[in-house]
Formats: sequence, structure tokens, C-alpha cells
Amino acid sequence: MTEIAKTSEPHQRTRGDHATETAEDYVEAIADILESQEACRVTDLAKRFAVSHVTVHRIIRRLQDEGLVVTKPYQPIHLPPKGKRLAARCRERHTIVYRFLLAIGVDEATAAIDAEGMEHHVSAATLARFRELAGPG
Amino acid sequence: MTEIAKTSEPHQRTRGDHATETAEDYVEAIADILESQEACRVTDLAKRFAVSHVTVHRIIRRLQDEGLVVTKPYQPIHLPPKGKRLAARCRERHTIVYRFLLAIGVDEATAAIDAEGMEHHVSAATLARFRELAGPG
DNA sequence: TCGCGATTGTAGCATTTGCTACAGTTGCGT
DNA sequence: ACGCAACTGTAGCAAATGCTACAATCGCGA
Repeated sequence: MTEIAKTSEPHQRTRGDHATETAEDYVEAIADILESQEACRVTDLAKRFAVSHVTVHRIIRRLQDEGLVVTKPYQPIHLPPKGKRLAARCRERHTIVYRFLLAIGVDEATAAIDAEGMEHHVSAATLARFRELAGPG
Repeated sequence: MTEIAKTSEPHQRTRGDHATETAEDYVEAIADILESQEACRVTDLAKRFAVSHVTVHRIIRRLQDEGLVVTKPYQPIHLPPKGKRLAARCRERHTIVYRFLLAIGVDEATAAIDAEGMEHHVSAATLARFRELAGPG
């Protein structure tokens, strides 16, 4: 019973959602860091996410497998075109959500925190409405 | 390096966020089900979340440890006062987010989906603004 | 009352994401 | 040229959330 898992790779649907969020967060962070520094290292991300360097290392390795980032042992992390595109999309979405929250009267600190969590759950349709209501940027 | 994990229980911060979301989702779902049926069973939740009954069983056991739900072997699931309070809070928040999305012009189907994901990331301050902008319910 | 289907519970495994502890690299200063 | 500190990588563990497969329980109909 339960009639689930009709597809070949079972539990990948829900897991996938979270994995996607992680990928987006990391790629976005890497793009951010690469704007203020010449190189992005595992340690930078570990500080950013308040996580051990080991966790970052493993996630980066997975992102590399997915073609979203590029690294070599003991070398900084780069974004290939695919990663840059994703970063740009995430960045834009994040900005829209953030500006929208400000526009409806949420204070900056709260808007920053909420945008961080909300952005991954805002559909294209909702984002479009947010964009309009956020007013001119 | 990494200077994290100063507290006694390390990786509980981030994990905790997700665990909280799960708890809220389940308690909310139980409250929902108990409104349309006289009893809420593991199977009902498994269908609701499109997950195996085993996964539900384990989560319910954890929620029971936290005092959010009450169950006995082979018996339906109930909500103690603590669980009912949490459910009420979640429900209200969910409703506000949903009504808000409708108010800004998002279609019902999309609003339902987005509200589901967004609700866990909306702070009290943002929720207050949402409530005002959602208009009279 | 007996049995069979549905529900619930248990065992065991995989994956993700945390961690600590330790090992390997790199690079800079002496 | 050497060594130490910082950074990176590896090994191994815990917990959460998925799964399948199998066992146990319940309840209803024959």
C-alpha cells in the first residue's frame, strides 16, 4: 500500500526540493563573495553559513558534480556559465522579494531575514506580482 | 578554525529549523484532518504528504516525545493542548499568507502552493503587514 | 470463530547535512 | 630551507527523512 514511489528514483522529489535550495543558496553566496573578493574559498562559505568547512566541502563537491561550480583541490571556487546564470536568477529573485518587503513596510533587518527564507518558495507568478508592487528599483 | 559549535548540542541550530517546520506542518495537518473526520490516522497523514506510512510513524513518534501529539499503539492521533495551540497559530499564519497572496492578485492555485512554502519563513513583523494588506477576511 | 484485508509497527538501508578529529597542502616569515 | 599557521581534504559518527520488506494487530464479514 501507500502507492507512492511509482517512479524509478523514489524519495527524490521532496529531497530534491531541499537540495535545490541549498544549491541556490551556495551559488548565490559564491557570486556575492566573488564580487567583493578576487577568490571564493571554502572557508568564506563556512563563515557565511556558520557551518563547518567540511559541510561546505561536501556540498561544493556535489555542486561540482552538477556542473554548477568549478574547483580543483586546494584551489578557489569558480562559477561556470551555468552557475553564473543560476546565480543571476537567484539574485534577481532575492532582490525582488527583499524590495517588496520593504515596499509594504517591513523594516530592513526583518526583510533581509524573511527574504532569505521566502525566496525559495515564491513562484514565478507571485514573483511577478511582487515585482510590480515593489515599485521602481 | 571554523569556531562553531560552542554550544553543547552542535548541529541543532539549522537542523532545528527544519524539524520545526516539519512539526508545524504535521500538527497543522492533524488539526485539519480532525475537523473533517472523527479520527486522524497515520495513513491519512501519509496520503496527505505523499509519503510512506513509516515516515509518518517516525515523525509522529518524535512529535509525541515533544508533547505536540498524543497516540497509543494502533490508535488514532490526538492533539493535546500544546499541539492545539501550535495548530491554531500555524493555521492563522497560513490563512493570512494565503489571503494576502490572493489580495495582491495571485491566483488561488498558486497562492495555495506558495503559502505552503512561505509560511514558515514569515516573521511576526512581516505577518502583521500581510494581515493589514490582506484586508477584511 | 476464523480469516483476510487494511492499518500500524519494526528492521534495515540510503541520502543529506551537521559535527569532531586528524591528515595533507600551501605559503609566508625567519 | 624550514617550519608553523591557515586552509583544505578525509574518515567516521549522529540525526533526520526517505524507502522496501516483513511482522503484528485490528476489525469485519462469512
